[in-house]
Amino acid sequence: METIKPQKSLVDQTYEILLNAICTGEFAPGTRLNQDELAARLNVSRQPVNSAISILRTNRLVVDTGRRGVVVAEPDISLFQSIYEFRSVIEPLAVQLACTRLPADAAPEAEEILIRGERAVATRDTKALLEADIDFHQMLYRWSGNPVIDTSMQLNWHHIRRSMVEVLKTPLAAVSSWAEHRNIARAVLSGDTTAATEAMRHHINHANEKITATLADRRDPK
Amino acid sequence: METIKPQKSLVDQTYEILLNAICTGEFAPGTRLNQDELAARLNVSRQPVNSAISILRTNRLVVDTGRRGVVVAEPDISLFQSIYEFRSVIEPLAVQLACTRLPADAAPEAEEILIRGERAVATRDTKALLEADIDFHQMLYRWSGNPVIDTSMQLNWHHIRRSMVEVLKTPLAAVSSWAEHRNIARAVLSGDTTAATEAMRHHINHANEKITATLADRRDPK
DNA sequence: ATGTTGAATTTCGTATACGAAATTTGCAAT
DNA sequence: ATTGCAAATTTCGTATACGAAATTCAACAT
Repeated sequence: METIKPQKSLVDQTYEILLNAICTGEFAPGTRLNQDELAARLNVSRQPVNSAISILRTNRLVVDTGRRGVVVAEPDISLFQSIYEFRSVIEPLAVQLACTRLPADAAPEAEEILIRGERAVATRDTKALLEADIDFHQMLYRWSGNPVIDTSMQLNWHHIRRSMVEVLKTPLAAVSSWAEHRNIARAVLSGDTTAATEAMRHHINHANEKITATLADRRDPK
Repeated sequence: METIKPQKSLVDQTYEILLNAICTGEFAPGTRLNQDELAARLNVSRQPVNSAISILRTNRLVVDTGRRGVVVAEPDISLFQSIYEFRSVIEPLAVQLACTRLPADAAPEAEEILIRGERAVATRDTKALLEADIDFHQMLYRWSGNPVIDTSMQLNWHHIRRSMVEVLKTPLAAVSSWAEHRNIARAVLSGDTTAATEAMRHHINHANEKITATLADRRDPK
């Protein structure tokens, strides 16, 4: 049976809207978040806006200016590096655990995402490809059965999405290696822990190198 | 030169007080958080209390009841297991990175904490020992230069502290293996990456086994 | 005794109000 | 033109107010 879902509070809705605006780059880094303005724009009072901003602050997506209010945090490249150091051990752990805890309908779920990604590559749809990428990895976190991996990576993906705004302005082929996902999925689904962790390790290092190069090039183009 | 620190907001102060009350077990799992009551007790209005609870909710320290308000989350043993799976790869990563990025005054800082821990063991001061343990590992996160490790583990330590409330009711010797910390510190300070990560891996597995056994025994004593 | 209904109460989410701190503005002095 | 300073304005943090949903409780019916 289903459970009744109480509709989301204005705080949560406000948080999600602001989070999305920050991650898509709609609110550029350094932008000040004016509570009155946001409240008016979202048709709510300042109270939910204020609470949502508190949460954004604890998640480091905005930073205190000390004086008045908060500004959107700068997505610095060193944070991005740190996230990839982090992923380089967490993602292999996720697939390792996933190998031993596969759900029943794992295969079709993976296939749907893989096909979606392949179609995105074919149509040069960068936005859809990023979405498929996120979905693929989050699927593995779920399969791992480890909620700590899931929640910690959740936060990191927000930061990754932010950095990707820059990256995805360059030609798609330069940063995508979607084919690697299929290798990972095959290894996990067949329960081959060693192959799966190795494929994932390779994938993360590969992605990191490509994206870091792109970001560095954007910052300091030759 | 120093920078002027604006005093903490009531929201932050409230959050810290509530967090501490939850982690020390003062607010037992399942306890309902009544906003009016807390506001009165802390001598603030309900507004900061409400915001603080929003943050506690995003950090999974309290859970929505669906109907009215929130209750302190149950510290379930599977979450604890997940944290240790997580630590089993993150802590070795932290020491590996720390080996290559040691700050100048690393040795005396480590020594201070090690001595503090040894004194705590000698005097059977469980609270001080847990504090030294947290400080030791957080020192390594800082040395690792990776803020993602630091923030993600920060959250996990809150959950660990909560579980430790139960664990520390048993004789100290059963769960402590403080001596291992000195081995880790020695390896890190000498820049021996292999030895450091190995010592850390051993330490985490060891701690997990001991604590899990204690928790299981408490739950289902023979 | 048990179940039902609806009024009283509690408690939360959200709106509005208020005071304080910071910033901007305007104007006079150099 | 630049600097100094005070008044006006903005904007935030926090308090208070209000309406709605949930819970409690009591009267009543079975």
